[in-house]
Amino acid sequence: MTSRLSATDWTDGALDLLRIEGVAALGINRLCEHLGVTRGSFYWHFADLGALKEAVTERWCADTRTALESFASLDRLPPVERLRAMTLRLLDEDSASVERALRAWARTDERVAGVVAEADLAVFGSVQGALVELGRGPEEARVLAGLLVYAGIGFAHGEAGLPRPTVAEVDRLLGLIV
Amino acid sequence: MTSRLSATDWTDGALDLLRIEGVAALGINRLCEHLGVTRGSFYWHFADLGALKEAVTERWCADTRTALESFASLDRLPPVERLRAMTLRLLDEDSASVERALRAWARTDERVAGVVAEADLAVFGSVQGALVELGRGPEEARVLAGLLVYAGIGFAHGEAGLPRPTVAEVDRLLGLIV
DNA sequence: ACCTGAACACCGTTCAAGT
DNA sequence: ACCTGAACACCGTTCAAGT
Repeated sequence: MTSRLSATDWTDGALDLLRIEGVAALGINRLCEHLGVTRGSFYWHFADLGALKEAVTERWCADTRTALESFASLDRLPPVERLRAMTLRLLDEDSASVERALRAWARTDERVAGVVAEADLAVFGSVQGALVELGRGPEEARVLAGLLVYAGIGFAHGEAGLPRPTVAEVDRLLGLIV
Repeated sequence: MTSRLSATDWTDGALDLLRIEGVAALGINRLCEHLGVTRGSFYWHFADLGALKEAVTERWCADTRTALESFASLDRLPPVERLRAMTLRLLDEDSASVERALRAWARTDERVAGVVAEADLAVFGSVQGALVELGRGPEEARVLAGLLVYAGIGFAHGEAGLPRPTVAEVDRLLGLIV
């Protein structure tokens, strides 16, 4: 029942809208309505719409990094299982719709693009590391990791008319690759 | 020197703007300025902005199909070379910037999304066919083709912070896959 | 410190009127 | 058949004023 809002309330609200109504719905008007506040209030917390998007993206980037670390720190998790966990993460529709939105923003906002690029690089590093542990040479590992991560990005982007892979197919694919 | 414009002139102009100034620049104002005409004129040719985008996307889709057919109809081209040609097509920056724009539109316009999905499916079919010719079982071919095409989409989307593969790396990758 | 409310610029869209 | 020009709605942004 706090009538005053913090920056976190705004990013929370933005994530709500993103999940419920998609990218197109995230405007200042719609968001203010969602938070029960007038438009001008937004500009006390953020310089502009881009700053809000950047803040949302940074939260997603932090989440990504946390997930990567949790996969890596479970040392008993063999590298194949780590790859599997990362891949299956993509299949979760809830987080995928957020990710799609961020990648769409990245196209028109450099700040967002920078944050997304950061997260992609982190994922790439993890995948490459896992492949090296599996006995691939560093060159091979780099090329294959690129293929896998680009595929993940392409899949996350989701506007493809292609069949979405099932869990079984992901396993089959990893079998072919490693 | 025709002072009157046809629908093709508008899609041509849109493609110009897309290549020169990127997605963000393609608005009705900017486009009318580019064509030396006033805003209202646009609406004689198209129902709305989405219709223009759809028309542009349809041209790109036709180009894609033509390219696929030319690869396939060169019967002496062995399947590996066909895969190579399709892959290298992605590295061409000029067409990539257009493709990026279309995929961004697809996110917010269902008509565009439909056309893009069509093109993706056509590419998928070609890749799968090439892999089968190379001796892969139909299941394997499907999964691998999915991986390759999704990777192509991810790459085309281009906002990734990952290193862009070189021609040599594409060859190395195809060597690993086939 | 946080919010309101009015104002402005910009852009997509409509439409009556012109040639 | 194709275009102009004025009008309108909508949205991002600013800012002085409120609590």
